[in-house]
Amino acid sequence: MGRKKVVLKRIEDKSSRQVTFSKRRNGLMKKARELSILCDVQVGLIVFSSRGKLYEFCSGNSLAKILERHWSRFKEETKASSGLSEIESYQPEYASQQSQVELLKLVQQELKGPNMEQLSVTDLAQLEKKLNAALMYTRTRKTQLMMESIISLHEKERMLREENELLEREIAAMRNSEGRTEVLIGLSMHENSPSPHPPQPATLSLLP
Amino acid sequence: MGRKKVVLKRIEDKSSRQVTFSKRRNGLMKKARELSILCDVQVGLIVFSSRGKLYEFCSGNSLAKILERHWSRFKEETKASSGLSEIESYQPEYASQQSQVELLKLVQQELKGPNMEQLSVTDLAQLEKKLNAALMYTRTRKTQLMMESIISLHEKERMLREENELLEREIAAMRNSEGRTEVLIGLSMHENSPSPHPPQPATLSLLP
DNA sequence: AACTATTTATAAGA
DNA sequence: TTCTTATAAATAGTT
Repeated sequence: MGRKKVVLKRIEDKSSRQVTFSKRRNGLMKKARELSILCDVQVGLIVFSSRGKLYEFCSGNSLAKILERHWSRFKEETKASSGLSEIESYQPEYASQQSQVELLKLVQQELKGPNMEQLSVTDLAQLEKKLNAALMYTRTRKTQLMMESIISLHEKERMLREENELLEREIAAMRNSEGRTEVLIGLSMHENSPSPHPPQPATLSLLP
Repeated sequence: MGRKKVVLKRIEDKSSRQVTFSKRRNGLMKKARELSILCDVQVGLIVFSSRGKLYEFCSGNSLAKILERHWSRFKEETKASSGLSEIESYQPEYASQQSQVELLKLVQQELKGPNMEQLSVTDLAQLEKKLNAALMYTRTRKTQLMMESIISLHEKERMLREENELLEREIAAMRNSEGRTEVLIGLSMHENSPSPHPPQPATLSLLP
């Protein structure tokens, strides 16, 4: 959409690449927003400029929610597939079919076995594999739980800020009506409540 | 861009919403891809249909990578806002003196070396050691930063609750004095504010 | 940052 | 769904 047809290739000129980036980024964000509104779906969009600056769009309240859903579908995502194609090819392989509990039992059994000392290299290799699986699972779960914590805390923070603002507005309104009716009673505990919350940069989320 | 100008509002007709969703989703993906290629940036896009189906686009290797960057940025923001100086003093022994960057460079060098194939067992053992150190460091740091996040969020939450309570008391006081002087003006936006926050159990703990 | 000539996306219709 | 087409939107190159 422009004076010339565009060829899908990295724009080499730095300056015009920057300009195009700015324009198209805005366009993309707008379209993401439109999609989410028009079609009533959740959309999350993240863009990293080459200089590391972050831009994001997210429908609804939080990217966290979207990513949570993403997670719940692919809990076991790992970087195991280092060179995968653009479209997804998830393979949650490392946790095999065993539940955490089963895994732990198994591991404990093996470790408590009376003959730990006499295991062959092959046996040990297998044990190593299992322990690795357990470790991986545990780590993943740990990270996941921490992330959930963080997400829910962010959400809490948001709600508290909202409520706070509401209360402040209420107070302002009360003061105002007092003023107009010239009553002017009231215990004001602190006269100064301008904008106690600087515009919080939309913080965020997400894990490996 | 069509026969009529579109109004930014949820399309009520289910059928045409579905059609629009399909079309616009494709368009959005295309544009995301174009942006990432033309401007050489990382783009991650996730769309959840109302029926829970997932669509995603991701430039480069994997969404995980983008989210990792996202996450690390978030960590930095948090770190900056909570102004912790202790971070640097936390020097895990196993990372020796090398900074993370140096460590990465080193590792990359080793991996990209022309003679990766011909390394001796001893060399590989050393490499393994280094990689393990890097891995350990990275993990520890990740957990540490997440914990810091969580702690600072708890703190934020506490302060917000305090402020909130104060405001509520103030409102109560104002209402009270109004009552006594029989003025009773005031916009009360929500009559019900008993104890909106049950004593939150302090969640969470611990690393690495 | 604005301005247009064009290209591109897409709403409605088939 | 898929295709067609008129039109709205986005944007490449220019100022």
